[in-house]
Amino acid sequence: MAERQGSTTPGRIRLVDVAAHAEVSMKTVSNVVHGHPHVRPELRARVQAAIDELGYRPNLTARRLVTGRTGMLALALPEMDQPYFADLARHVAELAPELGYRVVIEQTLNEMGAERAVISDRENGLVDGVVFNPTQMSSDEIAGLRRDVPLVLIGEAARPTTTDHVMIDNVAAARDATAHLLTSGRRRVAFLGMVNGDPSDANALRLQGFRAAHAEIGVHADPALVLTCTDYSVEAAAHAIETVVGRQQIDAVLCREDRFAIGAIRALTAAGLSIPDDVAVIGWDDTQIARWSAPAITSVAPDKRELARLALGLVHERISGYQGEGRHLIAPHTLVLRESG
Amino acid sequence: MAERQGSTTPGRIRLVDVAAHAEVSMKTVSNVVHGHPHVRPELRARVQAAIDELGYRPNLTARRLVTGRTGMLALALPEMDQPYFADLARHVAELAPELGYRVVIEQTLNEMGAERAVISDRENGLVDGVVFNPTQMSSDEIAGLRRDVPLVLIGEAARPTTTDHVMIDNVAAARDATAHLLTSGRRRVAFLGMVNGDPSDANALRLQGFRAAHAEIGVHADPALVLTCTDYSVEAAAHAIETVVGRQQIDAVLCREDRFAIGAIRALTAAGLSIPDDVAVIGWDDTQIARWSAPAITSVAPDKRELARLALGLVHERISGYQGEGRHLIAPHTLVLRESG
DNA sequence: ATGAAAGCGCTAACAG
DNA sequence: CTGTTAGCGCTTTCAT
Repeated sequence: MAERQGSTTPGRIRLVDVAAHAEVSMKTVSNVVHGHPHVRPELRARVQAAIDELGYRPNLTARRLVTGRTGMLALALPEMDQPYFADLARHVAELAPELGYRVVIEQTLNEMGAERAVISDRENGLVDGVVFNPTQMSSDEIAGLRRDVPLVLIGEAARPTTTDHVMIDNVAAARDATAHLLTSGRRRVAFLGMVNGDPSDANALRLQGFRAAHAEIGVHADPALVLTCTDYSVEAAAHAIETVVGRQQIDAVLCREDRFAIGAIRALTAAGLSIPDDVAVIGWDDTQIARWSAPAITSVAPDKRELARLALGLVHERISGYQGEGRHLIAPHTLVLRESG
Repeated sequence: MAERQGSTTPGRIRLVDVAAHAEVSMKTVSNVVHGHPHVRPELRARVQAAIDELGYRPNLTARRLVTGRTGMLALALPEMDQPYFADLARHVAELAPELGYRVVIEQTLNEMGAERAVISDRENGLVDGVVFNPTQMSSDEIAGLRRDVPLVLIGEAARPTTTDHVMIDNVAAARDATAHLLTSGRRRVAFLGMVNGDPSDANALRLQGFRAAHAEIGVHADPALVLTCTDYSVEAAAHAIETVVGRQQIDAVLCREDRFAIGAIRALTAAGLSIPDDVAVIGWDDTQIARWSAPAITSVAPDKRELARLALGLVHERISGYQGEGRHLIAPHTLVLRESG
């Protein structure tokens, strides 16, 4: 009874209490808790009974202190409510437990400070590894910051060779989408992808694929059809399209995001153009928006689950001791054909 | 030098190392780390220099073991990629740090086992509190399970009086939306809200509001217009509407989710009806889908940020020692008018 | 196969 | 205002 008095916190049954109750040593209780095979059935039963009776639940923090592992991964994303990132988060949250991890969410809100904090945290021992989709930091910055925890980058913003990285093949994806448009007879394809101040190189790659497809199929890629948005909003995308429609003839648009496709469709429809008869529209990311829009949007579909799986695999390997070079993995992509193109 | 040898783990600089380096006691280092005011400036500087020089970062796990607090909250949701939950998660992830917490994601995927695990975990000390949006467990079950950690329920599935709970006023919200339809002249309003096997009572409440509005405005609420879906898909919603359109005259639909509104619009449009001229459609949750759909969908908008803030406040109070009765808080809602109704 | 004891790194109570 | 020290609850050699 004496030992019961001092404690006010709940869950105060300790390993040692179970040991006392079952009249065995702590080690034996620990063995039972961990399903260690070499325990006499009789003892095991006695210990299990004590555990149940007392309602013992191991204290994770104490375990962590001694093992040095937290069993946690940080997932650092700009905004969880953006459909693409929400999808990614779902997959990560769903797959991480298979590798024995829980996931703590770190939302950077596209802020540089928050992104920096992801990499070099002021504290230690929060997580065993980090899966990070940067939007602000450049490759050099990421490579330069000293980090104390295994890190894998996801997405297309930066690729320091020293850091593990998972992405899709942006060149090939853009080439595929553009080729689809071109081979179905489109000749004036706009590229709605540039955004002012975008530090990522994803767009350069996609533009490269866009041009490659034109070259391969023998269609001139008019530079006037490479469109720039002022920001990432539906409105900015719509505005960019409005502007070009007034002065250029276009019959297709390849967008960097499904959201932009929404804006494009809106502007095109407002201009009296019909989708896809007059203008085909292709989005990017294959989010629910694309699926549910009317018309449903044809979209470049990164395999997000695979992206998540590969990223998780890489951090897990690092956590498990892999010390080698930074690895760069490519997740597959497809073009999901829907009504808009 | 001797102490450097044994350690292989990174981040192995300990508080005691800093103390030795700065030639002060551990207590003083601790005081500096915690920004404790009563430290002589000279000492503070010396300690800070040692911290920087050595790259010391406090070990959270050890701190937790002694303080008994993890500074973590679990957010348990069915699926993070559903727009409503993605929105909620964003707000929780954004607001939690203000109260000093990080957020661990727990995805239940609508599985009973996962929901049960949320409440009575086999382990202890992972998080200080839980914010939980159940979809499977009933009130009784939740109330019955012994739990060792402060819990607050969010949403509408269950309301054991013993448990803190945050929700919107479903009756009032449905009444508002229905009244909007009725006062703008609609007379045959369908309620697209029942789903087979839905354990939540949210719909009963909404139906109650739906009927109340009819009664108040003096319009007969035809029971034949209360529609049931076989599941939560766009297709099921579309199917329910197709069926009713064949045999009943309707001029408005109040949907339980924006997704259902998408399905309704699809079916209505396919039937040659125009939105909102022939049929008005109102969705629920005010997700991005509603904003970006064409036509944009008028939607019942729970104040998700407030929902998150209230929930966080409640767990935080419990964690801070509040022991009283279960509290039930109502977050505000509005009706966001868009093109569909 | 089981028991005893030494820490993991930090905080806080208690002295000084 | 600063230093000493005893744990937090668990894992894990090391004996037995």
